[in-house]
Amino acid sequence: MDIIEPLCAVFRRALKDEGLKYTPERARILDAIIELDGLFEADQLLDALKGKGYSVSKATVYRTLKLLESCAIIQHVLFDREQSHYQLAFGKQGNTLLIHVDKGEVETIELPELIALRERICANRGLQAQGHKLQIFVTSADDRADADGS
Amino acid sequence: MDIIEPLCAVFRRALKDEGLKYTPERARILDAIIELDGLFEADQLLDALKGKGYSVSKATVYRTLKLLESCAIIQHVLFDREQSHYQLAFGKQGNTLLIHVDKGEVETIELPELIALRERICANRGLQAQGHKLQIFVTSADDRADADGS
DNA sequence: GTGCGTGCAAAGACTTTGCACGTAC
DNA sequence: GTACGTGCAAAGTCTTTGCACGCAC
Repeated sequence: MDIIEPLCAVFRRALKDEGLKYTPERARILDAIIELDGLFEADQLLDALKGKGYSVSKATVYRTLKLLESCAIIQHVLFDREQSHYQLAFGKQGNTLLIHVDKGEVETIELPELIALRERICANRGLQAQGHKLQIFVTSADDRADADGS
Repeated sequence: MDIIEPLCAVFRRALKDEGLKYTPERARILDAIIELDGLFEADQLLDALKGKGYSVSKATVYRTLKLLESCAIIQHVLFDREQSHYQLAFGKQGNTLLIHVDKGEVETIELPELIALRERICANRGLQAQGHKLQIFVTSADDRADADGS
């Protein structure tokens, strides 16, 4: 819970750097995102805000999500044919999601080896890596008898 | 160009297994996808079909894309805030995209090391990997003086 | 005070769906 | 002959935008 302050500071500074303003709505949105603590959708965020008695409009939420994304506080995550998800990124350059396709759950993991791999690939090609996103689709290994599943 | 036949056979069989039919529209769509040879959007596919004199409706294209995806002939690819892209997958279980953010280009690469990495992660957790998607965002290393860019 | 921000509702973009007719098996 | 497939257009979903008023700086 005490990541609120530093994040807030990062946000304020990013806004100031762009000549933008730190408004109550933006503060509340960041706050709510931190409390959501994980993957969330725009709608969930709206609900969370409403639940706290704040009335922030959908338009403002979307506009703020874009801002937060552009200053790397959150990250935009897309799954097949599902609506946009977001999650706190706070400066992370890459991120790996373990998607449990059988349970419909998503887990965020750290995968430092991937950074090395990524750097190697880029170095070989004269490129510079700016970030990455990895999604691994998994099932429980217990489901060994998978061929007959529906 | 001679991957058309095997792919077509795969598709026919997948359809038959589901009690579905192999129609001229479906054949033409698969054909057009093979000719597009790379990432494409639903619209491009429609245009390609129209360009060849076939009139296939948008609805049929979308329905067929879903079918092709479900039998792993194509793969659905999503980029931030862009429309759905697709590409031939033909049984591939994972895939890595090098996204040149400065040029707006996307390159598909093979990354066998990632399979090993992925298996290791899953084994550690009692999971079974079903596939993965990795997107690496890169820029030309020449852009070293990046801090002053717009 | 000024310019950015907000809410509202309407517009937009892509994708899906309902229905009646057509066709692969 | 039957069940699935197709085209059309309408409906849906999520997201963005225009505008007038309000507030942070």
